[in-house]
Amino acid sequence: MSQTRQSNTGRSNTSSAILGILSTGPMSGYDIKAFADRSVRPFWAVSYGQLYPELKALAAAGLVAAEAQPRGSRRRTVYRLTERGQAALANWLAEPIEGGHELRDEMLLKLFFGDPLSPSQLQSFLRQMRRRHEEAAANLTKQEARLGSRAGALRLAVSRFGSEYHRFRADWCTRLLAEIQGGARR
Amino acid sequence: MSQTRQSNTGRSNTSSAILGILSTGPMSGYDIKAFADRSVRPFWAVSYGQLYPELKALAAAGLVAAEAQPRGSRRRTVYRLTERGQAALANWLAEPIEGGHELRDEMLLKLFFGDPLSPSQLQSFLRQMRRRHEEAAANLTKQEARLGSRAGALRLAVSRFGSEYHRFRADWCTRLLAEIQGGARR
DNA sequence: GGTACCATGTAACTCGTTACATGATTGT
DNA sequence: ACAATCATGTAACGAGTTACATGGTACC
Repeated sequence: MSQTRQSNTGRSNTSSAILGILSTGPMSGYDIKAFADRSVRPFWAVSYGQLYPELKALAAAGLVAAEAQPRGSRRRTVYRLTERGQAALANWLAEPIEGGHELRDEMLLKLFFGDPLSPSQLQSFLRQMRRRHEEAAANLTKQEARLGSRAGALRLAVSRFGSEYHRFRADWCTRLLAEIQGGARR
Repeated sequence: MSQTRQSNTGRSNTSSAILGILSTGPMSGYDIKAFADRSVRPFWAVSYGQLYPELKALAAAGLVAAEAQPRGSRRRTVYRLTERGQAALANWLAEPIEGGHELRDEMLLKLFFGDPLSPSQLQSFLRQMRRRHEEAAANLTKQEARLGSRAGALRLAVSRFGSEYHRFRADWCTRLLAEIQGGARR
């Protein structure tokens, strides 16, 4: 009993994301949030409401170390990854993903029950979805350009995934639009 | 005060999914769950833990009507969509989706922080992901075939989305595998 | 003096899953 | 007898968001 937890097994992915971010260097909770918003945000959002409690839990588990580093009289706690934290991160990375890919896709849900919609309603719905995905794809493409070649191959690939994914969805909308057009004419 | 809720606005998507399922005909909670598992499951899972309480709430709101229809001495409650329920469903369908598409993608999260992985670990990770998506795509393709032309155009399209989506992800894995191969050789 | 940003936190809430409990019916 | 399936439910938990509260600092 009371076996010390030496891996991150059992912790949430968000907690691992925090460890991952801290593996780039020590920083404050605020910095972690900013880092997350600039990087993993499109596929893994992190909110303060989870971040600060989780940092405390990680510190209690010895995976990160907290150090007070006030700026002037503004309090500030900087966290750094401990060796055990680094091990936990490596551990999490090496673990296979369990359970399959649970989706929650409101667009598909509405379309599945979308028969009662009039053709024009359906059309405007699909056009709206398409526009959103096109915008998202454009934004991510821009972000990739900004990333340039400063980032590692994996980070670039992940970023590319984002724009390609939204492009995929936008194209799917286009195809479905064409299909219902054709069907209506027949 | 005490204004009767005449639309489904403010209710969860799961609640709308239930209304959508009931729009195909009256059925018991058990039947709804079975229906959901056969249809929307890949993009919108429904569990008993939500279903039964939600059915009570929908009945209380007057969107569905409950009728006791025991089979032998086994109790059974059959729900049907009321007119207000039908209106609520139509309403939900017509509402634009608010907020953008929040993803939670463990694969991308791991890859983003995947630099510490050895090339062979990375390779096996990507191959595993690819295999899973290929299997998922194959299953959904089979399901589409079973659906045949009995289903409406929208349902077919949604089902097609599923297999194409998994195919997209599998292909992305393949491309990334090729890329890291090439990079390692250089 | 105001605005934007740095910084940390918590309480309430929503959504959803998991595990359990209970019992009837049907088919082998 | 037994397993599978029909049928309904709840309690505990987990993950995550939102809204709020508080206060310092930098710059115009």
